[in-house]
Amino acid sequence: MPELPEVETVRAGLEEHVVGHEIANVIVHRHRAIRLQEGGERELQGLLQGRTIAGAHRRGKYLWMTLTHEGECEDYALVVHLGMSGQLLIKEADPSSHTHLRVEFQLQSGRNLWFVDQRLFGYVAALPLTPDPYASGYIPAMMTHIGPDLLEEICAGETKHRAAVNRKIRKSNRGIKAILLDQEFVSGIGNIYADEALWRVGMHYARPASRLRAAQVEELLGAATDVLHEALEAGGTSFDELYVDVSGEQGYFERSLAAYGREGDPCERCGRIIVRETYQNRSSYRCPKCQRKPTRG
DNA sequence: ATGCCTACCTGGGAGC
DNA sequence: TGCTCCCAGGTAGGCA
Repeated sequence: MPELPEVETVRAGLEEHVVGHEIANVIVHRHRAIRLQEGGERELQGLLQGRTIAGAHRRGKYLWMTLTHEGECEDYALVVHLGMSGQLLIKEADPSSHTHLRVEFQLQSGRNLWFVDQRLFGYVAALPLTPDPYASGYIPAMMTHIGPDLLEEICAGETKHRAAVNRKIRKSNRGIKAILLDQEFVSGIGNIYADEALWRVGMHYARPASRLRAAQVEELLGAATDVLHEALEAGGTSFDELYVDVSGEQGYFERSLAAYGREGDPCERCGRIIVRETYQNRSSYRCPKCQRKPTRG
């Protein structure tokens, strides 16, 4: 499942392989994949064809490519969300098809950029840009509610923003994992890295955020940052010249995960057996000893 | 406002 | 062999 590290790997691949290229043609194979484009395929084509991809950007799990037309910057961008099974693949000219090919961007250079997505939770769309509420520059207007991610400078160390996020978290009565997964607080964390971060600090997923001390929240955010960094380093080495690969499978099985998917395995820290439980309709993995259930009162 | 729940999707695997 | 059911989960939107 693409979380921040996987999406960042894709972004870097886009920067290397498609930035500077002009979009010649856009072919939509599955309408659902462009559902955010109100005017449909025609509108997407009209906004993209003849434009040059000028930059590849990311915040959390959201990707967007800025565009230029005859040297002028467009006030919209090509937004991509990979959902849970999305991939962007770079193919040389005249490739054979793919079962889950949803949108095809044919570049003037002869190269093709493919949006492939089995489960269709992902999407692509050309959407307006707006000033970034958190930093300089512009972001897609549809993602102004998304908080900066832990790898952004604004979140690093003892910034004002980091302190504000810490306070905001402790004002909520929700379970701490729900907050980690909520992209409005800090973006980029999904089910896998949330479980890993919680395991690292020995915290139960249902601990009410309002009952945590600032230092505990800080420790958790630090652990999450470490996990993201480590995964990025592990995943960032594995894509070749032609493919911007975000096969979640490949990625996360290679990574050393201490909690996620480890049901029945002994905890690396204490030896107790990792359990899988349902929390808010999602699987959560934890060590029953290191991550004790919160007590009432 | 806050927080929780469900729908959206598809294919792989288990169970029968 | 082939059917049915369950599961994965990011996010939007609906509801209490």
